[in-house]
Amino acid sequence: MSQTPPPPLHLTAGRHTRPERTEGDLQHCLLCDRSRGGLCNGIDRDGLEALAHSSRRLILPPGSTMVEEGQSAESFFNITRGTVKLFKSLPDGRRQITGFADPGQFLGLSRSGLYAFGAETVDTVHACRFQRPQFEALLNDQPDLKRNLLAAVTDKLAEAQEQMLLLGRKTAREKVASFLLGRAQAEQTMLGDTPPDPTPVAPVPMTRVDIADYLGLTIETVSRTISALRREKLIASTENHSIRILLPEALRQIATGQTAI
Amino acid sequence: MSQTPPPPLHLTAGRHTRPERTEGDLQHCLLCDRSRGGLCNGIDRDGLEALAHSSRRLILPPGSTMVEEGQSAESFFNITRGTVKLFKSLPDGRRQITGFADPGQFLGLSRSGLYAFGAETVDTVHACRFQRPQFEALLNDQPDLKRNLLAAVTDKLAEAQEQMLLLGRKTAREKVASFLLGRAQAEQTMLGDTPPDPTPVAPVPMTRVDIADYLGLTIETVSRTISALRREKLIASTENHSIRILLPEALRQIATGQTAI
DNA sequence: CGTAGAGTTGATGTAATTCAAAAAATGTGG
DNA sequence: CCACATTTTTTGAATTACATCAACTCTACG
Repeated sequence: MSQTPPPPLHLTAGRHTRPERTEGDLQHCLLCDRSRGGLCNGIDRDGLEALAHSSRRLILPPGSTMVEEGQSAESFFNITRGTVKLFKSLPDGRRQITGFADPGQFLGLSRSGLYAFGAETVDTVHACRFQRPQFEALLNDQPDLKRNLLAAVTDKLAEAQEQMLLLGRKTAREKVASFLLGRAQAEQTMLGDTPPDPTPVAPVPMTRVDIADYLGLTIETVSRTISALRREKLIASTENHSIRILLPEALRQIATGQTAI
Repeated sequence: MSQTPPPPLHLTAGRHTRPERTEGDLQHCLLCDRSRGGLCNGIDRDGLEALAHSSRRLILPPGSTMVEEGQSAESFFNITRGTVKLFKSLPDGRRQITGFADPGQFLGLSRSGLYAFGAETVDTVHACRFQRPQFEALLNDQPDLKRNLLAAVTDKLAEAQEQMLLLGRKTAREKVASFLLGRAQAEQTMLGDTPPDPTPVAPVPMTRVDIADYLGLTIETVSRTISALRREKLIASTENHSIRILLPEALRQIATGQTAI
């Protein structure tokens, strides 16, 4: 059909925690039909062109602030590479990470016009930014986009409910097991239809601080718990910030509180 | 324009925790423009007729199951009176209440086709039920409805994020203070544009078990904490399952962790 | 007025935090 | 490429906020 795509134009410094992957020949910026949360499923070529036109590609180094809690919600983002953490904070600095946005996911919706959360890149992140008014216009023009967005937000809400169960009712061990399985699941989802790995890998580009703030624990408890799981040979650390899940079923039992120890 | 509306047709047993209020003369079942989450803001008369036509009024006694986790998501509900609790459970019975749905709010969205949560009435609840296919048709026919629903879900997501901060990072005292303020806020939102009460009332129709499962605490801790706040004259119990907030500003300070004690 | 369910209060236990320090990992400049 | 500085992670000991266990009180309702 066409030649090999040209190499990516923009490159920034910073370690890449995930192997490089070349994009397809379509030059718009959304990783569309690749993930279950894909916002442009079923949108026609013209629609995609319109989307590409009103968005701008961004490449952000690790630790960049994308959104600040309480600020005017001017932008809507779609993540195409890397991981973003979303969080809320208390005045004294205590912080709760409410979720991680991986490729194919969005962030930046707001009801009030102000962001209700902060967002920061975990590693090097590629994203598309839409300006709010233009994005709202797109939503009105493209009923499918609105539909997909509604589905995606519904999904996020279900995830949030699951996380509330974790935060309110699970033990440290159950929390960590759930987290690792969730990361492995996210990786699986991102890769698409590949055969299920008997010992899946959970990408963990975030620090212990981030994990602790996500699970409502301290870094020490996270560290101790991961060490214990490793000692018990349920997981094994691999290179470049990943953890291999050696016994997924056992870990699942732990994550759902179905184990005595 | 018209006479006094006829008295309500259906009545069920069970204490009413909120004074009776007669509906307007429009006979559809959604409490529309009354609350910020109103699903039919801006929908024209014809649209409202269509909505009314594809929904059915329900009156449910306290403790009724509306939705069961894992079951096929056949219905979508809009609450018009009373309070519903939404929750997720672990196999061993531990439970996390992820939210309370008050009048004007919806429940029953699902991405997967299965409910990701359970829902049970706290007190006597009036609701409108839509069958799923019909509701989806309505969504497609009424772009405003889809828009309102997207806004409402976005709101729910922000609420969920706030609750994650509470569950993961707040102390028992901060949790209870936040809960009471949230209930008072919900009441204020439901009442509409009334002058702000200097000592607002938080309706608490739910039991200590429910509060504990909402805050990720035990009933004993909830009880002790409420007693402490009462002893300190920050709150006062009133009749019929309500708590009056005597010092809202002080409680807000506690809720956001800005107090030493 | 008696009983059952809900709520409160007290005594004790413990999972996770806090405080502290060593060990690894990561980055930096010669 | 290797010493050195800095940050991150791990491990250990002591503390604590909340849970658990247990008993008592209140309220609603026949």
